[in-house]
Amino acid sequence: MSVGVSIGVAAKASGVKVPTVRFYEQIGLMPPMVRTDGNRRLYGPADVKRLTFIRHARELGFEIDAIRELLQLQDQPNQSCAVADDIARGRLGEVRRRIASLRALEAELERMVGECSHGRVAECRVIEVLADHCECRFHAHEADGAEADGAEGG
Amino acid sequence: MSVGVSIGVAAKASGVKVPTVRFYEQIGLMPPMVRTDGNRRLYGPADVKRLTFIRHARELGFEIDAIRELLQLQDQPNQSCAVADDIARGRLGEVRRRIASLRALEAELERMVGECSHGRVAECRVIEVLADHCECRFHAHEADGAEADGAEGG
DNA sequence: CCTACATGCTCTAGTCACTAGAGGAGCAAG
DNA sequence: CTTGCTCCTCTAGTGACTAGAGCATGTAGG
Repeated sequence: MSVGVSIGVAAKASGVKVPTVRFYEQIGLMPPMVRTDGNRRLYGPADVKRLTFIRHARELGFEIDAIRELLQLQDQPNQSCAVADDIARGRLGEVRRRIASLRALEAELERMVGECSHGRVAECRVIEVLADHCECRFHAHEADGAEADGAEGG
Repeated sequence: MSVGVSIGVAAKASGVKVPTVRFYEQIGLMPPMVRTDGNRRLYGPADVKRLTFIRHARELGFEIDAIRELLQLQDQPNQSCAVADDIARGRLGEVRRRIASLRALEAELERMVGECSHGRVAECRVIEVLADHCECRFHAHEADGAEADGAEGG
């Protein structure tokens, strides 16, 4: 009977890094793990699945709190999934906004790179375009809400 | 003769928030500002333009260090712009990777929302899709390099 | 001139989601 | 028994801000 695997194996299986797995336990996204005699965490298949769930959710752009909600839904499956659906819908809207911004951004960078004649900076549009507001065709920030400002997340 | 404007005015004109303007000075992205008798920062048109430049670059997804390089290029315009071009090119590649990931993500979320029948969580694919690797059609993380893993960045 | 009140200043600490490193313990192979 | 890997806890650092305390300054109205 398999009692469980080590954190390293669970990490590899789920695609989450070892320190991040511990971090998830620390912030309560993963439950406190069963330990061996030697104080090492043991992960069962359900735990690995949960980690995989978290990784996917993160890759899909869900924030930790949203994932927490989803996990709570999963832990008590007799609730309506309206909440989960709402979260997914909200995420979908944000993803679409981000794609739109990035497309404008892509066009801008293409233009910048295309127009750069590899001469001196004085004639290089890479600088000019970013310095001069009126030349910038990327105005997503004016259309976007506050939420989408960090294409980077910060 | 206009000696300059206050930080609030410069912030409004450039679209950068006041604390962020001070932060940029603190990390050396903006030079130490001239002060009034009452120790308040004074911003000239060139400073506002620089702030605008920084904001645009940030919105385009440039990291602070990349912006620092670009600003150094701008400060000494007799250099080749090959470096700036490289930065823009690298950014363009990353933007395209991000767009690809987000498109896959969009499709996944559309499917998730579309298949959710608003019943109980047990039948809700929003949970299942994220928990079960083999059902997930979003495998951008396997194709992407290490750089793109954080669709979110930091 | 006096009073509000907005705006400015510095400094510290908090945010998010990790990531890195110190310093030590456990464990399997040779 | 030693080597070398993985694991443990704990603290501190990252990036790019953001928030708040506590005080100074500037301005408009009365």
